[in-house]
Amino acid sequence: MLQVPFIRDNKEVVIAGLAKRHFDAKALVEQVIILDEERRALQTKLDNTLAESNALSKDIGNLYKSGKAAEANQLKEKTSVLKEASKTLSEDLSTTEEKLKNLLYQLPNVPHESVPAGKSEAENEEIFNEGNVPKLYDGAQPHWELAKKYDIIDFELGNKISGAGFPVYKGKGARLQRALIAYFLDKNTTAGYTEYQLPHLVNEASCYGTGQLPDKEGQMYHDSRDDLYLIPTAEVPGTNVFRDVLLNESELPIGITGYTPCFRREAGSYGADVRGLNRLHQFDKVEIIRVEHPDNSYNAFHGMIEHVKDILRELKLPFRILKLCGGDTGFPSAMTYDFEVFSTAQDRWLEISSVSNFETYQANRLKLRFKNSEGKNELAHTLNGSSLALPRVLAGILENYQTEKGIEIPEVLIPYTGFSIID
RNA sequence: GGAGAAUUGGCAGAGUGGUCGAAUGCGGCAGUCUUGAAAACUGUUGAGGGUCACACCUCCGGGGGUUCGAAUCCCUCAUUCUCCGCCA
Repeated sequence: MLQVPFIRDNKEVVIAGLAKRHFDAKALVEQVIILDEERRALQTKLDNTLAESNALSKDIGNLYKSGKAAEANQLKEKTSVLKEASKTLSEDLSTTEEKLKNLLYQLPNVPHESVPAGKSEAENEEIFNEGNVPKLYDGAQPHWELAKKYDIIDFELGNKISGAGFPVYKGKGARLQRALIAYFLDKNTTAGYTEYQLPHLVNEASCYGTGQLPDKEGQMYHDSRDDLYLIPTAEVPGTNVFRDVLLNESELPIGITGYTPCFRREAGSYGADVRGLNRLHQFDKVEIIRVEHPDNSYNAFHGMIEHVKDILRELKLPFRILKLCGGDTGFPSAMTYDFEVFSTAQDRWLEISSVSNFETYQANRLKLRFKNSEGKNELAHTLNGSSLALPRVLAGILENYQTEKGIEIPEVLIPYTGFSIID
């Protein structure tokens, strides 16, 4: 979340920045400032009361020691008044703090100054486009038809076992999934990311840490019995590795990568969007996460973009990069680039990666800090990106690599699959 | 699942009612020495709130209680470890 001192000192910047999201922050910001003033006033009152009471306690102790019990007892009566006062004050203080926190939770991150204003995805800027869209043979099919034809993904079976959005990968389909995961992880570790295997269920504190709560409450599967959430992305357990952590500056930057399944309720989705692999309740993803010095985070951000580009080039998939406008940028993110693969047989772009810089927004919630060169504790910047999300990459491969003989396997993947065609 | 022990600063670890935000060691930072580094020595070093800066306040796993006063006593929850049982 945003830092109150920052809001206080940059009120207009915050309001103008959030306006790029079509988020009217004026009232909220003013309330935050008022509540913060109230909070500090209460804090001061409480502190003074406690200081008085502490001083009295010290006196009482000394009086007892020197045998002046009568005087001590007199002072004791005074303390009970102070005690009452401090009790009400601290109750008031915590309700004020609670109110303030709830307001802060409602404020999304301020977009980076270069992020264009805009309301929806229609206003995203295409900033890069590469790769050739293949000319397919007559009778080329969308991936859900191909999946059936070659018996590699069984959507019906998933329906039976779980429900819509839980496909079953079979035979060469399953093997291709495993190959993609291994290939992505290898690419990431070669680029310097440390591989992690992370929990797939996380507690509430972790969801608040990365900003899924309270923003996306209804989007996650929740086990109410143990109060655990199924992760919607490895970002959650991966970034929470660094919750309540104080780093040395020399430890930065840090990069980790991990493969996890991701679980999303996707309430409210419908239509062509959900066809086949386009939108699922359970899918696989390999994620990269970075913790960076604030001075270097945008550098690192562009490094992540290049890294993902490199993978898509190796896979020889036609792709483009969108710089998201304010309205489409995720709640806790300051800047996000989306990667989309062109799915030829569907004749549409499919989002396969999203790279974001959260600046201090997550770190502030996480209490992720480093000791800077002046010896002061400073919030770090966090970033993450998919590298990559599996189902739509798979859809892209199936659709772009289909031939009359079968589906060819991109060359870089053959060492991982052990076969070069699905037929 | 049963029994016992534990949870203290970046880490390790002492501290059983006021003199404790907390010994000591390691680590970090600064300096001396050195051509440089290491070693050694000296100094410094918890976090958050608050203030122009001080003062001051809070924090010894979380929450509650006893007391004029709690790291220290009581209750409760969580977690970790050891032993036993069960088991992939």
